Amino acid sequence: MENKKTTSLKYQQIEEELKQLILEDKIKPGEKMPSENILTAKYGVSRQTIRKAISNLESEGFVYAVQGSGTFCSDASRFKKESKDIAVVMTYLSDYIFPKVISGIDSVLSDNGYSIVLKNTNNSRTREIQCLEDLIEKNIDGIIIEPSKSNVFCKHKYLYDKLDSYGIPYIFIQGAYSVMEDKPHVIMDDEKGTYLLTEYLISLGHRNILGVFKSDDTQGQNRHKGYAKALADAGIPYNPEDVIWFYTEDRAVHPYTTLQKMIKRGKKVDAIVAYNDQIAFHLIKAIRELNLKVPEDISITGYDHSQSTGNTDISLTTIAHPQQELGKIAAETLLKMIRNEDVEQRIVIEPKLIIGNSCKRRKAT
Amino acid sequence: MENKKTTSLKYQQIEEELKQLILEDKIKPGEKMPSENILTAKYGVSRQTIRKAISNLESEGFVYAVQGSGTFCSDASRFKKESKDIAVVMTYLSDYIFPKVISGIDSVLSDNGYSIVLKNTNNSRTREIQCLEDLIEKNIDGIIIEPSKSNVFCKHKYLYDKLDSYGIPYIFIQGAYSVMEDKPHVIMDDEKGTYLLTEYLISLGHRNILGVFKSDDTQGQNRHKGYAKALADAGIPYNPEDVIWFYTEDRAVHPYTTLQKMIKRGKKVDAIVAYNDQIAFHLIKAIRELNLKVPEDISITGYDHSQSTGNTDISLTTIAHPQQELGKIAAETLLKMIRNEDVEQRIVIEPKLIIGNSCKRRKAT
DNA sequence: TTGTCTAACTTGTACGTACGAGTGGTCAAG
DNA sequence: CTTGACCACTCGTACGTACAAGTTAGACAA
Repeated sequence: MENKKTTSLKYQQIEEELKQLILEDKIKPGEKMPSENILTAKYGVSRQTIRKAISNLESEGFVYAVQGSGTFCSDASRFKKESKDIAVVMTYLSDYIFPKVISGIDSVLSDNGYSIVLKNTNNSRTREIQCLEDLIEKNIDGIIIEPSKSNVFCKHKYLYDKLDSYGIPYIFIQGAYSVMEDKPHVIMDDEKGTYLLTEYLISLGHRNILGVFKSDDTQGQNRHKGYAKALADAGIPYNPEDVIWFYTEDRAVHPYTTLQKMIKRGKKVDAIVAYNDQIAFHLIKAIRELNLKVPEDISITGYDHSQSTGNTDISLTTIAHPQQELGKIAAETLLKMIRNEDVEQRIVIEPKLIIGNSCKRRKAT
Repeated sequence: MENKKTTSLKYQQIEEELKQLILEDKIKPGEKMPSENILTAKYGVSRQTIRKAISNLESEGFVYAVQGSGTFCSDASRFKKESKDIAVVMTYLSDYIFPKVISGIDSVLSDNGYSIVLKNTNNSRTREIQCLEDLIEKNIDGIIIEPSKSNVFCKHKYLYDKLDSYGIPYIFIQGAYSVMEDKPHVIMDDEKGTYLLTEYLISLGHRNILGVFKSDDTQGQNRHKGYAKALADAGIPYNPEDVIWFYTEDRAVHPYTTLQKMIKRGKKVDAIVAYNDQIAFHLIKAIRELNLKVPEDISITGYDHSQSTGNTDISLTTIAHPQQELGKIAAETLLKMIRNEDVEQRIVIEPKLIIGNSCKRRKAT
């Protein structure tokens, strides 16, 4: 709110200058600041003006004064007193992956005396920016963030730079912006996951394998890569028309109707590699509506091993997504960062194939 | 930290005196404080001393100064600056009801610029007390709380009294402690819900209707009441041995094995009124394991309309639990309380029967 | 009646001075 | 070597003055 004014009040100028010295580490934590008299001489202002500047810095927590001894730069980690709050920014507060991830995060954080500040971006960039601006205003000890539309170029790196300069650690989960791959992130090897699934389908004798992927996050891109690579390795030609791409916004409709159209047009479909379990279940409904059977007519695979309680007749062949584990790892890593310990930049969780009854062997063609 | 010293510095004395005026309501919120010059004359000190005193009061939030106009007493409710944080205390961060409730809460709160501080009690009293103590320390504008084991007597009312005295509004969801039924709460008419379900089963010709309920929350008690009342109204004798009671801790095992034992012992079971959808699905598995069919052999009802994505063969007859709505209503009511508007103490959401394919008509006996 | 201007009053910034209070080092006395 | 007086230096309190910046109400002219 101060930046609209260009008024350069003396005490504000001095305050800013001293703050810069600290932020640029010219004056190190614990080190003594120049005395009031020295500053008075240096800046050619009265001692009262210096005191006003220092008093502001003190109330902001940058320095502390000891009568008779001097004014000192605050300890590194004590610039802002810790709030014991950690923000968790998620793309959706749905009943899909979110509950397990948050419960994993919670189990670690609450054991360590932290509270969770929950934020929801609805997978929208605008809202992610809002969230971050909001969090920068607050007193937060760290952030666990699931990037929104991680495959779209990140135009708001400046906000993350701001977090860096404020010394607020953050860690990405599920994906990471390409411009910030050097920042800590916990992800799954999505490419390997769909590779395993596709390979499995091929081993069952399937050849006409459809892929259904989300186009606006890195997970979708990587899962597509794994699918294509498995086909290539098996010598099956990759056909772009065998892939249905959908966006976050049309996920409930587009895959469903497109698949039905393709089948109605007579396209031969042996098996489907779906983006995730949720989509797979949608597609199963679409298939059954056309009086085809899963897995007898069409095999299908999911991703995430979401294993909804209600699913009593089909257990998907899918990839175990240890969501709770992912939450725990992210939280533990963030705590290490808060304690200034070294952490791995890139933590990859290995995918594990879970075989259910949603796929069936075909006779060799 | 100042009180150890008895030194009566002039600016501290003046500060205290002015603070007393405000606390004793001699100077009312919004009212203008005496001007610096007047105070200078009154106390016989320099203007700088007065300014120091007022500056401290300002940073403590008691007053605010407007250049050119004067210094004013802060509005009553603004003594503690608002944090724009609202705590949500839930019993479980599971993928069951929690996601929809939190998403309803989030939709209202984030539109109004609030952040959610998420807390999890694991339905344990100890942890609920911890959470509340933690939140009292923090600067929170309000609390939405799902009481843990709401049917067990509340021994920690003193914490809620503390919240009252701090002026932190709170609202209960899903249940309310009996000693605090005068506090705002948003609940479902659970009794009516199971009444509707049981009545429906009776209308289908069922007579041997089992009930499976949770014993340590008010929801379980009320759902049991509705079940018993519907039987009574239909002239069917209530038999305590037809009810399986379980605790939070053994919910995954006890109902499952007990039902199987009862059936194996030859007990006649036409239909089951389950505590909720989750339990219902467990029981369906238990029934199918004994090579019985749902709904042909045994009809079953749920509660909550959780409608897991994965459930493709059975759609439960259940009670619509507008969880998202409940979250929204709770959040909106809490915001009203924060704005000091009047609210209803008891908001009851009417249950709605959802008919699926988990129940089938029996021939009259 | 309406609009403008000014004077009086408010708080904000900035200068100067003085002394009190606490810290840490020097140095001579014990 | 230890002790204690002393002193130079630090920040804290308190006084005084001056002017800048913003607000408000009343005087005054159109």
